[in-house]
Amino acid sequence: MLQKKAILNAQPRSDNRLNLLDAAALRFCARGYDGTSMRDIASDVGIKAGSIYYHFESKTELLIAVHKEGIRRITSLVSTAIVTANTPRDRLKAAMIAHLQEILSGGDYAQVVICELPRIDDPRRRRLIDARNEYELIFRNLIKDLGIGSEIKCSQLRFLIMGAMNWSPMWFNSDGQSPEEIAIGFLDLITVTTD
Amino acid sequence: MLQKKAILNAQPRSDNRLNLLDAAALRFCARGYDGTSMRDIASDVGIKAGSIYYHFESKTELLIAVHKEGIRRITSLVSTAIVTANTPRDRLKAAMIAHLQEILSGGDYAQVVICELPRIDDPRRRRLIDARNEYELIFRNLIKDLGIGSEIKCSQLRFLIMGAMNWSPMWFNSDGQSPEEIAIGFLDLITVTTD
DNA sequence: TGCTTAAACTAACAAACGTTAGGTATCTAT
DNA sequence: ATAGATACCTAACGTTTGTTAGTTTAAGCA
Repeated sequence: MLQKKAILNAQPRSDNRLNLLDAAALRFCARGYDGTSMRDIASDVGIKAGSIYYHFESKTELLIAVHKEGIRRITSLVSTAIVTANTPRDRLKAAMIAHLQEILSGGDYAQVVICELPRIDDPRRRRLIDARNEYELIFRNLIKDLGIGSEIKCSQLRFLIMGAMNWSPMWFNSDGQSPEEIAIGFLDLITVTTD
Repeated sequence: MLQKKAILNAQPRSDNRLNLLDAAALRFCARGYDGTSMRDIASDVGIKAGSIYYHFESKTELLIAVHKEGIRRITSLVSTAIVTANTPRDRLKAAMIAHLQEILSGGDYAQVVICELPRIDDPRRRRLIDARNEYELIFRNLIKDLGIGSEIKCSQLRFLIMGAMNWSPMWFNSDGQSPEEIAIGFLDLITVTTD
């Protein structure tokens, strides 16, 4: 009995907090932050706009929460994907597959991280960019491990790969190639010479 | 005298129509369509919001005008860039350099075309996507001329190149590599085998 | 000098926006 | 039974939004 109470007290947050996060991610992804109103998000979960403020203290904070959750998910997926691979090239390949799977068929959180470029000025939002840059450190290191000499070549390769991947939501069609096939196709087109 | 009048009558449109286009391109590029108000744009050119409607009949029409001008400029630049090159690979290289120059140091019009993804639903906006796809036909043909056999490999290569280029505004720093160097760097990383 | 037109103005409209204050059920713990 | 917290509600607040109607100013043309 006492334990049961303790458990209930440990998770007093209702399901609707998560529902709100999901709805916000979906809306931000489809219409953008500025194109989404609090009333839109609220009506998606069946409550009124004012009630959102019980769970999140502002619209900005809601975006930050979605962004943070998106970073958490994709970081976790990519990190666990690379540990099973042996060679540096296989690790990069595994990371690319995981990254593409998450942003193309993993839901809206990752796309918010990628597409909803936080516009300048707001200091709280600048931390979102920092968080994304920290995530991309994974790829920076994976590419460094390929053994390409030049520092410039490394960053060029990183920009090539990240750009191709992050742009893919623009043209992806779920009837066509799978995220895995896309990742492998990209990697096959790239020359990794040890100059 | 009569000629002079005729000439003046032939261009009755004031400079402010173009100023408005420039200001709108700048604002849409920096803050997005939904993040930009008509009053923002008006104040940039020193007029009041209501006066915009003498030149453009709505905010959407203003976006369409910016988009159309962006397409016009980049199509013109890329088209003229490829005629001076001889081999298929040099033509692709020239197109990539022109494309990157325009979106990285050519002003805001091209970035509006690329980044201000017109959200769904609006039928007038869907034509913007069509216009962009038509522009990208240039690259589709350039890549086809490379002589890669497989149809799939061709589209993979196109997505790789276009993605890397269109993502570049996210990380570009005018103190670093020039658009031309970036284009060449990308192309050097790509294997073009005639399988 | 008058007439016409271009290009702006002022002032307001209705709607939508993010946000807040205060109230109301429902449940748990004492 | 009472107290307190949880999760929502209603109703409004002050702004900002895109847009419109009517008016004014300045320049060109008869």
